[in-house]
Amino acid sequence: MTSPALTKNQTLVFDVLTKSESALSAYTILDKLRDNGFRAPLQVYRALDKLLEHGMVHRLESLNAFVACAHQQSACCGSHGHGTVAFAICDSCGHVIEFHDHEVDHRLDDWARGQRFKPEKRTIEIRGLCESCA
Amino acid sequence: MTSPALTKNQTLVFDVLTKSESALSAYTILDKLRDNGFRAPLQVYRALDKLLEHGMVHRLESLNAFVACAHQQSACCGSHGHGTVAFAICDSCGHVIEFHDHEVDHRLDDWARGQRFKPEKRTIEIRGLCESCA
DNA sequence: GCAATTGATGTAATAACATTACATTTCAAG
DNA sequence: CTTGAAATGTAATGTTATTACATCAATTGC
Repeated sequence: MTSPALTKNQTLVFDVLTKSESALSAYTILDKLRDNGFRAPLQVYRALDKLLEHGMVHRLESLNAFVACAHQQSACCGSHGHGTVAFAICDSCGHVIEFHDHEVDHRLDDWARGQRFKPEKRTIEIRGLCESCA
Repeated sequence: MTSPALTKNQTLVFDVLTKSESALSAYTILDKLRDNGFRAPLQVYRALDKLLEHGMVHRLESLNAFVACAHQQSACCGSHGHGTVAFAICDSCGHVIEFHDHEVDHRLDDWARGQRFKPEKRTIEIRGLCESCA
């Protein structure tokens, strides 16, 4: 998967997420970009849609929030080309750890195959306390 | 885990979910219960909170919707006492399949232990197409 | 060059999901 | 009987996401 050139708004949103320690809601991103001319939620959601398509950003379903993909170019599965992403989310400090587990992926795929279910998108999120907060 | 007697509102909400083919949003439940005297979202959310506590209902994070637990009394892990629940959700017909995979659970627990991350709640959802819709 | 198409943007309004705050009722334990 | 805990009723508000429509910018094909 390639990472095409980003538009101005996409770059702004991506930068905000990249600099953030934790996941951000669309409206939090909006507030951070008011000084850059952002005025409406849709400006954020549109940029996020593209970034999600490109695999550069992930949505945390249990938080209704977004994080920049933690993968480096050199990662095991290629640049943003990986399959399932999983997250551990600290409910205390908000820190998010992105990880991948091929065994889990494989297991879920097996289950789906057995059911003749055709997976499109998987969500794996663990809420809890990180090492620092435990 | 025991299933304590439900209050009137809890029973109404649980019955609506049990009779439904697919997951329902809180507001959809509210509409279905207008004739039973429901007038405000909070009446639904309060009932759902208790039902979630009792493990009789699950929340689908990727859908912001709720389903009755598909587990029977006789299921492998005891009545509503199971650990992680996983779901396959058909994006076409809305059908939800609840399942459990101890291998996946174990694998995620292992990962968490390795990170000294203390899990509280896990979310596993597969969106896609069911056998009938594929 | 220039129309036509496509994708990105700006803005307002609204829809959908969820919680806070506060008053009242129910009901069982003491 | 009363009193304390849990459930309920209601209104208001907060948060997340989308629809609709107008405009602008870059590219393509003629």
